[in-house]
Amino acid sequence: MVEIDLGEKMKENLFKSVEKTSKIFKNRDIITPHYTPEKLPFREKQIKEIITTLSVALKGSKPNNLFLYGKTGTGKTATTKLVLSDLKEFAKKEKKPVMAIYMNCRNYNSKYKVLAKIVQKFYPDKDFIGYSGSFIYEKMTDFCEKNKIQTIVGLDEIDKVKDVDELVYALTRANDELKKGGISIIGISNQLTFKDRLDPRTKSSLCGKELVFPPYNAKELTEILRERVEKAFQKDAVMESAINLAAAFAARESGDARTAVMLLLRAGELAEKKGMEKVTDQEVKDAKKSVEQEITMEMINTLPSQQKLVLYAISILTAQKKGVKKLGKSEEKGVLFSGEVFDEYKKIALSIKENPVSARWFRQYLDELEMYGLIFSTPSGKGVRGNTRLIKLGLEAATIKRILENDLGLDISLTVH
DNA sequence: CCTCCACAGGAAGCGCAGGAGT
DNA sequence: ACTCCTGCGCTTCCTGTGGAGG
Repeated sequence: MVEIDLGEKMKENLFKSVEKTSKIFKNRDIITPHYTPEKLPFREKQIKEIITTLSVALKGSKPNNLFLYGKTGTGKTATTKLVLSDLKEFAKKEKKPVMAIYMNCRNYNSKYKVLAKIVQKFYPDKDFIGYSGSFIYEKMTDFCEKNKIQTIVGLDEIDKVKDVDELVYALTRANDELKKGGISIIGISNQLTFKDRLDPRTKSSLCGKELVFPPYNAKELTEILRERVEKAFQKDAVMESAINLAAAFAARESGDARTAVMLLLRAGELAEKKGMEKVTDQEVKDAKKSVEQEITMEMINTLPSQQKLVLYAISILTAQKKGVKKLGKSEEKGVLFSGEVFDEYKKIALSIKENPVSARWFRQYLDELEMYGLIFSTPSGKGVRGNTRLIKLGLEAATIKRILENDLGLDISLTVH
């Protein structure tokens, strides 16, 4: 009895620390990229434009198609979702025959899947999976015609649809055929090249009206962050300068609101872990570092295994200080010839019973590694015999070595040293 | 100046997996 | 369920290039 009592007193529930309210966060969800804010600063122009285009649907006529273009994190998705949900709400209240459907084409990546999704929205309690494409098409047009419905379909990441031309053609044809209803498209893409891949006819019907979402500048990002911080964090939990810094980082990188938000979220988590009551500049800086490291780790981890070995060979040679080269008079550190890297790579590959790739493909790997910014290379120039590349590691050798050894398992570090 | 070195990088082709068409 | 086709990763072969060395 006594023993049990003691034990229970000493034992703390594992979830206790989670349960207690945070000193930093008030509502963590609001500072995640997933969250759709109900106010979108600096997008008034775009919102107004979309509304004027769509509002004719409330009067029973067919709106023009819209095409929204802009880089990631510029508010395309948030704007579309917001406008469509408001349109839905308004139409419901006013009893107007208007439907708004939003879907991400990463999940609905073919003409068939998109049409099936639309029809499924029309008949929520029925299941049309397995029916032929033409049957679905008929169902769709029938529903619009009979109920005199104006349908707006928001197709996010429309570039992911394999047969876009057919999809757009089918939807515009449906729209033309309908006498009493209509189907309009809002296409969303972040690829500049997407438009050029389209059939000219598709292009003219889809991109008739085009809206550009420019990247945010630092001032705008600050404003956006401030608004979110107010709702997501406790009062005065984030220093003003920390917000500015996060905005400045994100603006310099891409003008992407998503990364700005992610940065603050991470900074908040760091502050919380340290038991602090305030998020300062330092946490934002650390957050940036940790995000960057995560990105490089992610990048390295998704490399083909042979390419990992190439990178590993470079990091080993660099760590062994074999990279001190005399180039004419001057001496440079951490520089390797592509030939010696290839030899080392072959050695490593053979030692773990992997077939090394050919020299030609090895060079291709080097090109890719350079594109990712993991290595730098320059033509040899004078001081070096022959025509070769001088290779330098983009990051610290020890970091990359550690990540790779972790990733590839210990078998390498045992056989090679 | 020519030759050789140590590569760079284009072109063609090969085997394979996975998607489209039937 | 079947073949057919296409794209991809890779090899093989080849020509080009820039400096070192004789």
